[in-house]
Formats: sequence, C-alpha cells, structure tokens
Amino acid sequence: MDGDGRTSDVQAELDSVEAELELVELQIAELLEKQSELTAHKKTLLQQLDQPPSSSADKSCGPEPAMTQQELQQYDGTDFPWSKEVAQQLKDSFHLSTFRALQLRAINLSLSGRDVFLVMPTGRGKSLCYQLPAVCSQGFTLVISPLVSLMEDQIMYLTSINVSAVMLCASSSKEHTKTVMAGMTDPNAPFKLVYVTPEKIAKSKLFVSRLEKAYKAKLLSRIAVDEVHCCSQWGHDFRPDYKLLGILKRQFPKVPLLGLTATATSNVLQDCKEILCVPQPITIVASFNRTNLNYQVLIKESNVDASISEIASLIKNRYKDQSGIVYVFSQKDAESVSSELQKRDILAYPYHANMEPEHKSRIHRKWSGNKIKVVVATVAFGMGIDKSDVRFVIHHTLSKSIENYYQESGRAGRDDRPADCIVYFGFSDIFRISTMVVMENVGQKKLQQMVDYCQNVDRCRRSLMAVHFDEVWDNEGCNHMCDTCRCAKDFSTVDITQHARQLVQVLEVAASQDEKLTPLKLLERWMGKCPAKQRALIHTTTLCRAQAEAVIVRLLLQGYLREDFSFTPYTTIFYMKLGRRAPLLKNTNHTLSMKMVTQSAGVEAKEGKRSGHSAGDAPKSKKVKTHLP
DNA sequence: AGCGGTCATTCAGAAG
DNA sequence: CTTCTGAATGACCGCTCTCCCTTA
Repeated sequence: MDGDGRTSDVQAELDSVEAELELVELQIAELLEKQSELTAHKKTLLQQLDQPPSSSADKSCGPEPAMTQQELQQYDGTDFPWSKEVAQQLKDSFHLSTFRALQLRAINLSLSGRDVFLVMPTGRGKSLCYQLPAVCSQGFTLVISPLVSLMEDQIMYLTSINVSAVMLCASSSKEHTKTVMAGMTDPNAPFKLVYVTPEKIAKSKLFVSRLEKAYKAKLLSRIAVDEVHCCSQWGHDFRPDYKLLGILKRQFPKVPLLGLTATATSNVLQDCKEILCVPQPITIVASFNRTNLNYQVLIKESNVDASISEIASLIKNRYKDQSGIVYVFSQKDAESVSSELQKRDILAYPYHANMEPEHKSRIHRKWSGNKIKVVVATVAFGMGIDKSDVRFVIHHTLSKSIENYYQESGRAGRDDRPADCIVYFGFSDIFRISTMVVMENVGQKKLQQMVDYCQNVDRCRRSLMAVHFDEVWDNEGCNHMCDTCRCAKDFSTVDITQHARQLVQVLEVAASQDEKLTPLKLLERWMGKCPAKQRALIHTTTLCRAQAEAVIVRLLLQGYLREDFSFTPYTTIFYMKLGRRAPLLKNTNHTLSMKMVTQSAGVEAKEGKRSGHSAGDAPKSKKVKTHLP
C-alpha cells in the first residue's frame, strides 16, 4: 500500500512537470517567432540606411553608371532642348497646367534616351509619361498593353484631344491592320502612338518585320511596356507572352524603353530587367502614401436600420451636395442599401455585375456628370472609374484584404484635395467574408490583416498600410490624417487576461456536452444568455456588447481562439475553437492586454438592468474563482 | 444548419 | 389558499443561403 501511494505521488508529479514543460515550450516558440520578426525588421531598417551609397557603388561597375540623388534631381529641371515644346503640348494638347510629382523627371529621362522603370500608384498619371514624349518626338511610340478594353479607353481619350493613336489585336480587321502597318513606315508618321497586345509581338512575324523597317528609317521613337510586372512569375498576374518581349531590346537596342507598373517589389523588378534585356534602367519609385486622404474606422451598429441611418446622416450633413461611393458586400446589399438611402431622400443608385451592361454604363455616366451623387456598389465598380472630385468612400462592410481596401478607398481625392475614407466595422461581417474566402490559399491570412487594421487602435492606420508596399510612413507621413493619430489620448490599455480565461471556460463547458458554438452564440453565452444546464459552470461578463466583441476579435487575431469550418451542401458554417495559444492562459503569470476606448465606463452603466440577474450567479462565480487560483 | 419571430408553458411574487 | 400578473424559458415554424472576368 505504501508503494502504491508513492508511485501515484510520483505519477502526479510527473504529470504536473510535463504540463509545465509543455507551457515552457510554447513560450519558447513564441519568443523565437518574435525574434525572427524583429531581425527581419532590423534588416529592412539597415537596408534603408545603407542602400543609397551601397547600390550606387554596385552599379558604378556596370556598363552605364547609375545616378546619385543629385544627378537625378537635375532631370526635374526645364532647361533641356525639348522643355519648351513639352510645356506647350502639356497645355495645348492635354489641357493641364502643372505636372504631378516625378512625372517631369520620368519624361525628361525618357526624352534624353534613357531606359526607365516607373513605379506609381494607379490614378497618378503614369500614361502621361509616354503620351507626352510621343507627341514631342519624330515617328511613333509602340505601346504594349495587356487589356483590350484599356487600350480602347486610351484611344478614345487621345482621339478626343486630337492625338492620333491606333491599336492592333486579334480581333482587328485585315483592312485596318493593313493601314496601320503602312502607316508605321510612312515618313510622314500619321500615327503618334501604336497600341498592341503582347501576343502580337510574340506571334506575328509580319508585324515584327514591319517594326524592323520602321527602326531602320528611324521612325520608332520609343517603346512603352504597360503593366510591366506581368513579365515576372513572382508578380500576381503573370502572362506567358510577356516573357518573349526581350526580343524588342535585342533587335532595337537604340530605342529607349519605358516600363510602367503600380505593383512591384524589388525581386519582381529585378526579374523584369532580365526578361526585357534592360540591364541598367533608371528606376523611379513614387510613394504610395496618399497624404490628402483621411482614414477612419467606425463601429457598425448591430441594428441594420440604425447603421444605414448613420450613413445617411453623414451624406446629408458632412457631404452635402458632394460626390462619393458606398462599397457593400453583396449584390443584394447593393440593392437594399441604395433603396433605403433613397427613402431617406438621397440620390443613390446600385451597381453590380448582375445588371444589364447598358444600365451599368448609364449609371456610371450619370455619376461622372454629377447627376447622381452616390453609387452603392460591389467591387464590380472599379475598372475605368476615374472621377477626380470624389469626396468620400464609405465601406458599409470591410474589404477582404488591405490591398483591396487601398485600391477601393484610393478612388477618393484624385484631385489632391482632402477626402475621407471610412470603414464601418461590424462583428458578424468578419465571419460573412471569412466563409466566402475559405477556399482561397491565403484568403484567411489577408482577411486577418484587414481585421487587424480595423481593430488596432494602438498604431497609425497609415503605418499598417505602408507595410504592404515595403514603405515606412511614420507619424510625420500621416500628419494627423487618421483617427488613431488624432485620438490617441482617448484610448487606454486594459488587462483582458480574466476575460480570456472566462471565454475559454465557456468553450470548454460547451465542448464537454458535445456542442459547437458559432461566434454569435459564444458572445451570447458569455453575456449571460445560456441554457440552465450550463449556467452553474460558466462565468458571465459585465462588459458591454461592443467591448465583448472587441475582446473576442483580439483573441482570434492573437491565436488564443481559432476558427473551424463545417461544410454543408448549401453553406459553410464558422465555429469557434480554442487556439494554439490557449494553454498559455493556464499559467498564472501569463497576462494579456489591449487598447480600448476609455469612455467604456459610461457604457457599462447601461448594463445595470442586468445586475439583479447576475447577483443570483454570485455564489457560483465564487466557486469558479477558487477553481482558478 | 443557423437565426429571428411567435406562441405556449412554467414559476415567483403580490394582491385579494 | 386562490387568483392574477409579469418575466423568463423552451418548442416550433418559416426564411435564407456570398466579389470580381483572366484569356490566346
């Protein structure tokens, strides 16, 4: 008996040591993760310090020495032989009075015969950087573009300002092809710009031989490659025929090449240089920071009617008589939200892919001409939207990634005047989008970053976006143009360790009775609405609904909770489970905190009504406390 | 398969 | 001791069920 007692004691001690060991291993894993994060960050910071001197040293041993910052700045000047004509054409043909940042530098470099790679966000006037030199040069400019509809838009615009431009693609008629080909070798140069698809270069020998003739007659003045990132397999939309464009620089080495893109990391650009046979281009990178946009996140009312009324009053008061877009989640939402706004006397119309093409273009036209103030749209309202005086972009539902959000919100303020970008952040919306992107490879991860952008009141909204463009926008880059920078004083740090332990308990009790919980059910049980069987076993919260939601989202982002999907024939359902970090909470030294809005005390008072009910639970909650030392 | 709304049931406490 | 009232709970029924064309 004595022996039995001793072995069971030893067994108990072994169990507890093993449990402790498990915790320590988890903590080590966490620290290692943090270490690699920090070293990566350190590396990028060091690169920023070292890059200018080291890169110029690298390039100086190449055939054409790279430029220092000072040399580059000379190309911002207006004392070149062509400067007078450039200024004249800008005014007369394009009806513009000034250049935007870096446009003049790119144009001067290209006109002096350099190869240039230009990286600039959409809507900042990339195309002017080859259209203007084309007008100011002898002969014609060859433009390679991946999308037929984009080429059509450009040619319509150029024709309307009396610049002669034509295009060739698979669907062009034989007669049209003949006149274009003839024009390419005509010394009078009837066309200033010739647009083609990459397939034309790769597949049509007739076309390449025509180019050869034009080159010998010195009529091929410049080559522009639009969406140049399509060359690289690392880029997000790789096009096989772009890989064959290297032939251009090999056959026509004296013709300057201009590559344009809005999305390029350094390894994609390196890849493009090799594929296009352009060893030493001058790379110009414009900042993606839109300094005139004011970013803001608001908590969405769980009541549908109230949330629409809030948007309606914003549009009627703050944006009176101004133009804007409201982005929504589904086609059905587009219909219902727009009709609700109409009931509140706002000229708002829906836009989504399931509408008649004629109807869609009619709404687009009326909105562009300011006959309609607001368009309520899905992501279908995107390509070809180029209105300058958009004063607000409101997201009725959060986007599925930060990249998407940057694009959609970026349609505001193209005229460089101040404009607002607002997201309404709703708890249940997270799970609606999550179930939609469940089949995508990294869909969940991207959505988590977007949720982090909405929920984080710890850091500047801009700095969270900058990470996606390998840029650093510090507080100066923001200049108080986001809500977290403006309201930093209204937030305070709160310890949420006990809240986390309570939530884990709610899940464990449900699991012990073979029950799965949806996020909504987890929230309701934690707030006191639960079946009698489990009432005695769990500890309810005194937080208000908005705060309880915030805590659950935070724990999900940090891995204390995780999502679990169940597939049924008609839908997929989202359940909550314990995450990989949940065991850490058993450690009494482990603490967890987050930043919240400080006015919370006032909200808690509203819950007083419930206090009589929770008094009944008091003795039970004491039991729970002794259970957790 | 979840969710919101409606209806019936149960129970506690107060009034007669 | 009975009757009435209001609150809380559980069973049941009916409704609903998701972004964008990428391209020779």
